[in-house]
Amino acid sequence: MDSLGLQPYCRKEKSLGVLVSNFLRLYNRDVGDLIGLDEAAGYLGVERRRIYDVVNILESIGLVARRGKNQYSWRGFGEVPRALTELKRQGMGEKFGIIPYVTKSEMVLYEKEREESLEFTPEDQENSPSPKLDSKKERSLWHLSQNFVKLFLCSDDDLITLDEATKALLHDSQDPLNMRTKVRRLYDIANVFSSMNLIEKTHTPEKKTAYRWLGARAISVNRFLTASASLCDRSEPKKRAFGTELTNFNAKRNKAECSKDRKHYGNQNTSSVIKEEPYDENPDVKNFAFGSSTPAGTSGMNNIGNNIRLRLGFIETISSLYQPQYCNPALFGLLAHYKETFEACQEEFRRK
DNA sequence: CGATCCCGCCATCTT
DNA sequence: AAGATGGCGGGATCG
Repeated sequence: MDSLGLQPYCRKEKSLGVLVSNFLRLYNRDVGDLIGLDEAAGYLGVERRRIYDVVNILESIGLVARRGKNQYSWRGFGEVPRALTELKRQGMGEKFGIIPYVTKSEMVLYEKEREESLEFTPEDQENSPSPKLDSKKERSLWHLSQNFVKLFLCSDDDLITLDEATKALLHDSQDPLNMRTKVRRLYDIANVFSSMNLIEKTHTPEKKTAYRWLGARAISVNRFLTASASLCDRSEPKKRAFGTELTNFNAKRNKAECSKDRKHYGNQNTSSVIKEEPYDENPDVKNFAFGSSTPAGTSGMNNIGNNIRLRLGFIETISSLYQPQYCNPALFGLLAHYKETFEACQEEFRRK
């Protein structure tokens, strides 16, 4: 039909980060809303496989929850602090300062299972279902993602290098091959969290790539007052608004040869347009600017306002994570400062 | 070039 | 068996 000239193919536009931004823009509405995998893939113009990546990572933070086959539900940002608290608790519980690879409950289960299996097979090799700790689950994106977050929540330093993170996500093995695989995953996860402004990519003085936890602290005041969008690194000319890009199916990455199959997932055969939407007022409220999307200026004050409000809400709830008995006075002072900032911003916003 | 990390093959788990 | 999930790493892009 329309001759969308083959876009040269820009890897950046296909990134998981952008996808997540769009995903959030699309689903950040009422808690409880269902999210169909095919539906999401269709709307976002990506393969189903990618949706799995997204929901698995978001689920690790409590943003969405699996409801059943092909179905997830939106739990909302209000759920995140709770999830983080739990992660922190878990992380602190095991090996103070060391990253936990297996949760306590998982360990108990494992022990129990092992005992049982021993009773039944006192002899020969262990050909039983799971000889090793169910390494499958242990390597899942969901699990890695949680451990990645624990790393930040349980560390005094909010700056973590790629190396540290990789080793942590990895059991400890230095196997370069295993390492390489793990780093790939780390990049995936980090990109997602970066686009959500949960973390930020930087470098150590020694130039090594590192990530900084933004959860509450580093989200500076300036960032609030100056419409995040404008000061986001790369000032991309056009980032297209959601909805304009539903079909970026073409312009693949130019594999060896292209002729062939094309498994169209969703898109047109998702005949039924989402589900009926009972709620439909004020579509703007759902349009916050996450990450690098959003062309500065377009929607004007509303987006900015909502963006600020959303971030402030996030920061406020996350602040509650820090209980006096768990954190040092200095950090508390900082949080108090943010509290003030929060109030100030709120006032400022109200005046608009 | 080394650092990133998209893409989709295909092993596994569910139905 | 068919469909749903999602590990994994080849190799294209980026800086």
